[in-house]
Amino acid sequence: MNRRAAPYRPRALTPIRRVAGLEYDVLDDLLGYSLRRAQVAMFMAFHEATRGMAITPPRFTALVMIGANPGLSQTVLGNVLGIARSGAMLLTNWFVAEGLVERRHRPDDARAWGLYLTTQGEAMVQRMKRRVVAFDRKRAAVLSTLERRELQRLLAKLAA
Amino acid sequence: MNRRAAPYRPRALTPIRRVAGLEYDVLDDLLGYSLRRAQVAMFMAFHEATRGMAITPPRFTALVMIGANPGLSQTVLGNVLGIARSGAMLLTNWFVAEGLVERRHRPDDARAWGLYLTTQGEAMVQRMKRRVVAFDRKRAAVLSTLERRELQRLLAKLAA
DNA sequence: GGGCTTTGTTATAGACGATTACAATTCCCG
DNA sequence: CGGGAATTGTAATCGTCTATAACAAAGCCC
Repeated sequence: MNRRAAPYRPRALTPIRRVAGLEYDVLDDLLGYSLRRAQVAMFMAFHEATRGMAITPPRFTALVMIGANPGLSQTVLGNVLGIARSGAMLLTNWFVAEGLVERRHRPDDARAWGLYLTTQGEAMVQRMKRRVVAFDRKRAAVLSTLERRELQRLLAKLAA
Repeated sequence: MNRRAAPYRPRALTPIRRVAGLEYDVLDDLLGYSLRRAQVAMFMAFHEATRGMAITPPRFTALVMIGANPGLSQTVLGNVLGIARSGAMLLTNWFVAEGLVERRHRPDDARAWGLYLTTQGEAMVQRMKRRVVAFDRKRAAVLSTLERRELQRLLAKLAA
Protein backbone atom coordinates (compact mmCIF):
# COMPACT_ATOMS: atom_id res chain seq x y z
CA MET A 1 0.00 0.00 0.00
CA ASN A 2 3.01 2.27 0.52
CA ARG A 3 1.46 5.04 2.55
CA ARG A 4 3.54 7.93 3.63
CA ALA A 5 3.09 9.43 7.04
CA ALA A 6 3.93 13.09 7.49
CA PRO A 7 7.00 13.73 9.68
CA TYR A 8 5.14 15.86 12.12
CA ARG A 9 6.03 18.35 14.72
CA PRO A 10 3.15 20.62 15.64
CA ARG A 11 4.08 24.21 15.00
CA ALA A 12 4.93 26.70 17.64
CA LEU A 13 2.79 29.79 17.55
CA THR A 14 3.36 33.44 18.26
CA PRO A 15 0.68 34.80 20.57
CA ILE A 16 -1.44 37.71 19.38
CA ARG A 17 -0.43 40.55 21.61
CA ARG A 18 -2.74 43.48 22.13
CA VAL A 19 -0.34 46.33 21.58
CA ALA A 20 -0.97 49.19 23.98
CA GLY A 21 -1.37 52.62 22.46
CA LEU A 22 -2.54 51.39 19.09
CA GLU A 23 -5.85 52.26 17.53
CA TYR A 24 -7.84 49.13 16.60
CA ASP A 25 -10.57 50.93 14.68
CA VAL A 26 -13.42 48.68 13.52
CA LEU A 27 -11.66 45.54 14.62
CA ASP A 28 -12.99 45.93 18.13
CA ASP A 29 -16.52 46.02 16.78
CA LEU A 30 -16.23 42.92 14.65
CA LEU A 31 -17.53 39.76 16.19
CA GLY A 32 -15.22 37.84 13.90
CA TYR A 33 -12.17 39.54 15.30
CA SER A 34 -13.27 39.11 18.91
CA LEU A 35 -13.85 35.46 18.22
CA ARG A 36 -10.45 35.10 16.69
CA ARG A 37 -8.76 36.66 19.69
CA ALA A 38 -10.66 34.51 22.16
CA GLN A 39 -10.00 31.43 20.10
CA VAL A 40 -6.28 32.08 20.09
CA ALA A 41 -6.39 32.45 23.86
CA MET A 42 -8.11 29.09 24.21
CA PHE A 43 -5.69 27.59 21.76
CA MET A 44 -2.86 28.54 24.08
CA ALA A 45 -4.58 26.51 26.78
CA PHE A 46 -4.87 23.59 24.41
CA HIS A 47 -1.24 23.92 23.52
CA GLU A 48 -0.24 23.78 27.18
CA ALA A 49 -2.48 20.82 27.81
CA THR A 50 -0.94 18.79 25.02
CA ARG A 51 2.67 19.79 25.60
CA GLY A 52 4.93 16.92 24.75
CA MET A 53 2.31 15.00 22.84
CA ALA A 54 2.48 15.63 19.09
CA ILE A 55 -1.10 16.80 19.03
CA THR A 56 -2.86 19.63 17.23
CA PRO A 57 -6.51 20.62 17.45
CA PRO A 58 -7.49 18.79 14.25
CA ARG A 59 -5.69 15.66 15.42
CA PHE A 60 -7.39 15.87 18.78
CA THR A 61 -10.79 16.30 17.19
CA ALA A 62 -10.14 13.40 14.86
CA LEU A 63 -9.08 11.02 17.63
CA VAL A 64 -12.03 11.95 19.83
CA MET A 65 -14.43 11.48 16.95
CA ILE A 66 -12.98 8.12 15.97
CA GLY A 67 -13.18 7.02 19.58
CA ALA A 68 -16.77 8.12 19.92
CA ASN A 69 -17.81 6.80 16.50
CA PRO A 70 -15.97 3.58 15.79
CA GLY A 71 -15.93 2.62 12.14
CA LEU A 72 -15.94 6.21 10.91
CA SER A 73 -14.85 6.56 7.29
CA GLN A 74 -12.11 8.90 6.13
CA THR A 75 -14.53 10.91 4.06
CA VAL A 76 -16.77 11.60 7.02
CA LEU A 77 -13.73 12.41 9.10
CA GLY A 78 -12.79 14.99 6.49
CA ASN A 79 -16.26 16.53 6.68
CA VAL A 80 -16.12 16.72 10.44
CA LEU A 81 -12.78 18.50 10.31
CA GLY A 82 -13.62 20.64 7.32
CA ILE A 83 -10.76 19.31 5.20
CA ALA A 84 -10.57 17.43 1.91
CA ARG A 85 -10.53 13.64 1.72
CA SER A 86 -6.87 13.63 0.80
CA GLY A 87 -6.04 15.48 3.98
CA ALA A 88 -8.10 13.10 6.08
CA MET A 89 -6.09 10.30 4.59
CA LEU A 90 -2.72 11.84 5.46
CA LEU A 91 -3.98 12.46 8.97
CA THR A 92 -5.09 8.84 9.24
CA ASN A 93 -1.76 7.68 7.89
CA TRP A 94 -0.04 9.42 10.76
CA PHE A 95 -2.36 7.91 13.33
CA VAL A 96 -1.72 4.47 11.90
CA ALA A 97 2.03 5.03 11.86
CA GLU A 98 1.84 6.09 15.51
CA GLY A 99 -0.16 3.00 16.36
CA LEU A 100 -3.16 4.99 17.55
CA VAL A 101 -5.68 4.01 14.89
CA GLU A 102 -6.28 1.04 12.68
CA ARG A 103 -8.14 0.68 9.42
CA ARG A 104 -10.52 -2.22 9.08
CA HIS A 105 -12.42 -3.31 6.03
CA ARG A 106 -16.11 -2.79 6.19
CA PRO A 107 -18.51 -5.57 5.32
CA ASP A 108 -21.08 -3.17 3.91
CA ASP A 109 -18.80 -1.18 1.61
CA ALA A 110 -15.55 -2.49 0.21
CA ARG A 111 -14.47 0.95 -0.90
CA ALA A 112 -14.40 2.60 2.50
CA TRP A 113 -12.22 1.95 5.50
CA GLY A 114 -13.62 1.82 8.98
CA LEU A 115 -11.41 3.67 11.45
CA TYR A 116 -10.95 2.34 14.97
CA LEU A 117 -8.78 3.29 17.93
CA THR A 118 -6.20 0.73 18.93
CA THR A 119 -5.86 -0.18 22.60
CA GLN A 120 -2.95 2.22 22.78
CA GLY A 121 -4.97 4.86 20.96
CA GLU A 122 -7.82 4.44 23.40
CA ALA A 123 -5.52 5.03 26.35
CA MET A 124 -3.95 8.01 24.66
CA VAL A 125 -7.32 9.59 23.91
CA GLN A 126 -8.51 9.15 27.47
CA ARG A 127 -5.41 10.85 28.79
CA MET A 128 -5.64 13.65 26.25
CA LYS A 129 -9.30 14.28 26.93
CA ARG A 130 -8.69 14.63 30.65
CA ARG A 131 -5.87 17.09 30.16
CA VAL A 132 -7.54 19.16 27.45
CA VAL A 133 -10.79 19.45 29.37
CA ALA A 134 -8.92 20.43 32.52
CA PHE A 135 -6.96 23.18 30.80
CA ASP A 136 -10.02 24.38 28.92
CA ARG A 137 -11.88 24.74 32.20
CA LYS A 138 -8.95 26.38 33.87
CA ARG A 139 -8.65 29.00 31.15
CA ALA A 140 -12.40 29.53 31.16
CA ALA A 141 -12.31 30.15 34.89
CA VAL A 142 -12.12 33.89 34.28
CA LEU A 143 -15.83 33.47 33.62
CA SER A 144 -18.42 32.46 36.16
CA THR A 145 -20.22 29.18 35.59
CA LEU A 146 -23.24 31.11 34.47
CA GLU A 147 -21.24 33.23 32.07
CA ARG A 148 -19.55 30.18 30.63
CA ARG A 149 -22.86 28.51 29.93
CA GLU A 150 -24.24 31.66 28.39
CA LEU A 151 -21.16 31.96 26.20
CA GLN A 152 -21.53 28.36 25.04
CA ARG A 153 -25.16 29.02 24.21
CA LEU A 154 -24.41 32.15 22.19
CA LEU A 155 -21.57 30.47 20.32
CA ALA A 156 -23.76 27.53 19.40
CA LYS A 157 -26.41 29.89 18.14
CA LEU A 158 -23.86 31.70 16.04
CA ALA A 159 -22.43 28.54 14.54
CA ALA A 160 -25.78 26.98 13.69
CA MET B 1 16.09 46.30 -2.99
CA ASN B 2 14.80 43.38 -4.99
CA ARG B 3 11.76 42.45 -2.91
CA ARG B 4 9.63 39.59 -3.94
CA ALA B 5 5.89 39.77 -3.60
CA ALA B 6 3.99 36.53 -3.13
CA PRO B 7 1.72 35.56 -6.08
CA TYR B 8 -1.35 35.35 -3.94
CA ARG B 9 -4.76 33.91 -4.24
CA PRO B 10 -6.55 33.50 -0.93
CA ARG B 11 -7.39 29.89 -0.33
CA ALA B 12 -10.83 28.43 -0.61
CA LEU B 13 -12.04 26.69 2.49
CA THR B 14 -14.19 23.68 3.20
CA PRO B 15 -16.88 24.52 5.75
CA ILE B 16 -16.99 22.53 8.97
CA ARG B 17 -20.19 20.59 8.72
CA ARG B 18 -21.88 19.29 11.82
CA VAL B 19 -22.56 15.73 10.77
CA ALA B 20 -25.92 14.50 11.99
CA GLY B 21 -25.96 11.22 13.89
CA LEU B 22 -22.40 11.48 15.07
CA GLU B 23 -21.34 11.53 18.68
CA TYR B 24 -19.22 14.58 19.51
CA ASP B 25 -18.24 13.47 23.00
CA VAL B 26 -16.29 16.07 25.01
CA LEU B 27 -15.98 18.38 22.04
CA ASP B 28 -19.35 19.91 22.77
CA ASP B 29 -18.20 20.77 26.28
CA LEU B 30 -14.98 22.45 25.26
CA LEU B 31 -15.09 26.19 25.01
CA GLY B 32 -12.19 25.98 22.60
CA TYR B 33 -14.14 23.84 20.19
CA SER B 34 -17.26 25.98 20.39
CA LEU B 35 -15.15 29.01 19.70
CA ARG B 36 -13.56 27.36 16.74
CA ARG B 37 -16.93 26.49 15.23
CA ALA B 38 -18.30 29.97 15.73
CA GLN B 39 -15.16 31.50 14.37
CA VAL B 40 -15.38 29.43 11.21
CA ALA B 41 -18.97 30.56 10.78
CA MET B 42 -17.94 34.18 11.04
CA PHE B 43 -15.06 33.55 8.70
CA MET B 44 -17.53 32.44 6.07
CA ALA B 45 -19.19 35.83 6.42
CA PHE B 46 -15.83 37.51 6.01
CA HIS B 47 -15.11 35.42 2.97
CA GLU B 48 -18.37 36.45 1.37
CA ALA B 49 -17.78 40.09 2.21
CA THR B 50 -14.40 40.10 0.53
CA ARG B 51 -15.28 38.01 -2.47
CA GLY B 52 -13.33 39.17 -5.48
CA MET B 53 -10.83 41.15 -3.46
CA ALA B 54 -7.66 39.18 -2.73
CA ILE B 55 -8.12 39.64 0.99
CA THR B 56 -7.64 37.34 3.95
CA PRO B 57 -8.28 38.09 7.61
CA PRO B 58 -4.63 38.85 8.38
CA ARG B 59 -4.42 41.14 5.39
CA PHE B 60 -7.58 42.90 6.43
CA THR B 61 -6.33 43.37 9.95
CA ALA B 62 -3.02 44.67 8.68
CA LEU B 63 -4.58 47.23 6.36
CA VAL B 64 -6.99 48.47 9.00
CA MET B 65 -4.19 48.81 11.52
CA ILE B 66 -1.92 50.65 9.11
CA GLY B 67 -4.79 52.96 8.25
CA ALA B 68 -5.58 53.66 11.87
CA ASN B 69 -1.94 53.94 12.92
CA PRO B 70 0.04 55.61 10.16
CA GLY B 71 3.76 55.06 10.38
CA LEU B 72 3.45 51.63 11.97
CA SER B 73 6.62 49.57 11.72
CA GLN B 74 6.76 46.07 10.30
CA THR B 75 7.82 44.61 13.61
CA VAL B 76 4.83 46.05 15.41
CA LEU B 77 2.62 44.87 12.58
CA GLY B 78 3.95 41.39 13.15
CA ASN B 79 3.14 41.59 16.86
CA VAL B 80 -0.38 42.75 16.16
CA LEU B 81 -0.95 39.84 13.79
CA GLY B 82 0.92 37.30 15.87
CA ILE B 83 3.39 36.46 13.12
CA ALA B 84 7.16 36.74 12.81
CA ARG B 85 8.86 39.82 11.40
CA SER B 86 9.76 37.99 8.22
CA GLY B 87 6.11 37.26 7.60
CA ALA B 88 5.14 40.86 8.22
CA MET B 89 7.65 41.82 5.61
CA LEU B 90 6.26 39.46 2.96
CA LEU B 91 2.80 40.76 3.72
CA THR B 92 4.00 44.32 3.34
CA ASN B 93 5.74 43.44 0.08
CA TRP B 94 2.44 42.33 -1.30
CA PHE B 95 0.67 45.49 -0.20
CA VAL B 96 3.36 47.58 -1.81
CA ALA B 97 3.22 45.57 -5.04
CA GLU B 98 -0.54 46.09 -5.09
CA GLY B 99 -0.09 49.78 -4.56
CA LEU B 100 -2.02 49.82 -1.30
CA VAL B 101 0.78 50.70 1.10
CA GLU B 102 4.01 52.61 0.90
CA ARG B 103 7.12 52.48 3.03
CA ARG B 104 8.57 55.78 4.15
CA HIS B 105 11.80 56.33 5.98
CA ARG B 106 11.42 57.51 9.50
CA PRO B 107 13.34 60.53 10.73
CA ASP B 108 13.63 59.09 14.22
CA ASP B 109 14.93 55.64 13.30
CA ALA B 110 16.72 54.87 10.09
CA ARG B 111 16.35 51.12 10.59
CA ALA B 112 12.60 50.93 10.60
CA TRP B 113 10.12 51.69 7.86
CA GLY B 114 7.00 53.63 8.52
CA LEU B 115 4.01 52.09 6.78
CA TYR B 116 1.33 54.28 5.26
CA LEU B 117 -1.73 53.67 3.14
CA THR B 118 -1.59 55.12 -0.35
CA THR B 119 -4.57 57.06 -1.64
CA GLN B 120 -5.66 53.94 -3.43
CA GLY B 121 -5.10 51.89 -0.28
CA GLU B 122 -7.17 54.32 1.74
CA ALA B 123 -10.10 53.95 -0.65
CA MET B 124 -9.74 50.20 -0.67
CA VAL B 125 -9.73 49.98 3.12
CA GLN B 126 -12.81 52.16 3.42
CA ARG B 127 -14.68 49.94 0.99
CA MET B 128 -13.50 46.78 2.71
CA LYS B 129 -14.41 47.99 6.15
CA ARG B 130 -17.93 48.84 5.07
CA ARG B 131 -18.44 45.44 3.50
CA VAL B 132 -16.83 43.41 6.27
CA VAL B 133 -18.74 45.21 9.00
CA ALA B 134 -22.00 44.80 7.10
CA PHE B 135 -21.52 41.06 6.64
CA ASP B 136 -20.34 40.61 10.19
CA ARG B 137 -23.47 42.30 11.45
CA LYS B 138 -25.64 40.33 9.09
CA ARG B 139 -24.24 37.02 10.27
CA ALA B 140 -24.50 38.13 13.88
CA ALA B 141 -28.15 38.96 13.37
CA VAL B 142 -29.13 35.54 14.69
CA LEU B 143 -28.40 37.16 18.03
CA SER B 144 -30.32 40.03 19.56
CA THR B 145 -28.47 43.27 20.11
CA LEU B 146 -28.29 42.48 23.77
CA GLU B 147 -26.96 39.02 23.13
CA ARG B 148 -24.37 40.34 20.74
CA ARG B 149 -23.08 42.82 23.26
CA GLU B 150 -22.96 40.19 25.95
CA LEU B 151 -21.06 37.87 23.64
CA GLN B 152 -18.53 40.59 22.86
CA ARG B 153 -18.09 41.21 26.56
CA LEU B 154 -17.53 37.56 27.38
CA LEU B 155 -15.10 37.10 24.51
CA ALA B 156 -13.08 40.11 25.59
CA LYS B 157 -12.93 38.77 29.10
CA LEU B 158 -11.72 35.43 27.82
CA ALA B 159 -9.06 36.94 25.60
CA ALA B 160 -7.69 39.31 28.22
C1' DG C 1 34.06 53.54 21.42
C1' DG C 2 32.41 48.89 21.79
C1' DG C 3 29.22 45.46 22.93
C1' DC C 4 24.26 44.46 22.85
C1' DT C 5 19.83 45.10 20.81
C1' DT C 6 16.60 46.12 17.23
C1' DT C 7 14.96 46.32 12.38
C1' DG C 8 14.55 44.71 8.05
C1' DT C 9 15.93 41.34 4.96
C1' DT C 10 17.12 36.83 2.75
C1' DA C 11 17.11 32.00 2.47
C1' DT C 12 15.35 27.79 3.75
C1' DA C 13 12.33 24.50 5.57
C1' DG C 14 8.05 22.58 7.28
C1' DA C 15 3.07 22.02 8.09
C1' DC C 16 -1.13 21.97 6.08
C1' DG C 17 -4.50 22.04 2.84
C1' DA C 18 -6.45 22.20 -2.06
C1' DT C 19 -6.75 20.32 -6.58
C1' DT C 20 -6.58 16.95 -10.02
C1' DA C 21 -6.52 12.49 -11.78
C1' DC C 22 -7.06 7.60 -11.21
C1' DA C 23 -8.84 2.73 -9.94
C1' DA C 24 -12.00 0.10 -7.50
C1' DT C 25 -16.44 -0.26 -5.90
C1' DT C 26 -21.23 0.82 -5.39
C1' DC C 27 -25.50 3.02 -6.76
C1' DC C 28 -29.17 3.91 -9.68
C1' DC C 29 -32.13 3.97 -13.42
C1' DG C 30 -33.88 2.66 -17.83
C1' DC D 1 -29.61 -6.64 -15.35
C1' DG D 2 -26.36 -3.77 -17.41
C1' DG D 3 -23.97 0.35 -17.95
C1' DG D 4 -23.21 5.21 -16.84
C1' DA D 5 -22.79 8.19 -12.72
C1' DA D 6 -21.36 8.81 -8.14
C1' DT D 7 -18.44 7.61 -4.13
C1' DT D 8 -14.13 6.15 -1.72
C1' DG D 9 -9.50 6.01 -1.06
C1' DT D 10 -5.18 7.05 -2.99
C1' DA D 11 -1.28 9.45 -5.27
C1' DA D 12 1.10 13.38 -7.02
C1' DT D 13 1.63 18.11 -7.15
C1' DC D 14 1.17 22.77 -5.94
C1' DG D 15 0.25 27.04 -3.19
C1' DT D 16 -0.03 29.48 1.05
C1' DC D 17 1.43 30.63 5.33
C1' DT D 18 4.47 30.34 8.91
C1' DA D 19 8.80 29.66 11.54
C1' DT D 20 13.79 29.70 12.05
C1' DA D 21 18.34 31.15 11.40
C1' DA D 22 21.76 34.14 9.79
C1' DC D 23 23.15 38.60 8.25
C1' DA D 24 23.96 43.92 7.68
C1' DA D 25 22.81 48.33 9.09
C1' DA D 26 21.49 51.33 12.52
C1' DG D 27 20.57 52.62 17.21
C1' DC D 28 21.22 52.20 22.33
C1' DC D 29 23.76 52.25 26.47
C1' DC D 30 27.41 52.10 29.61
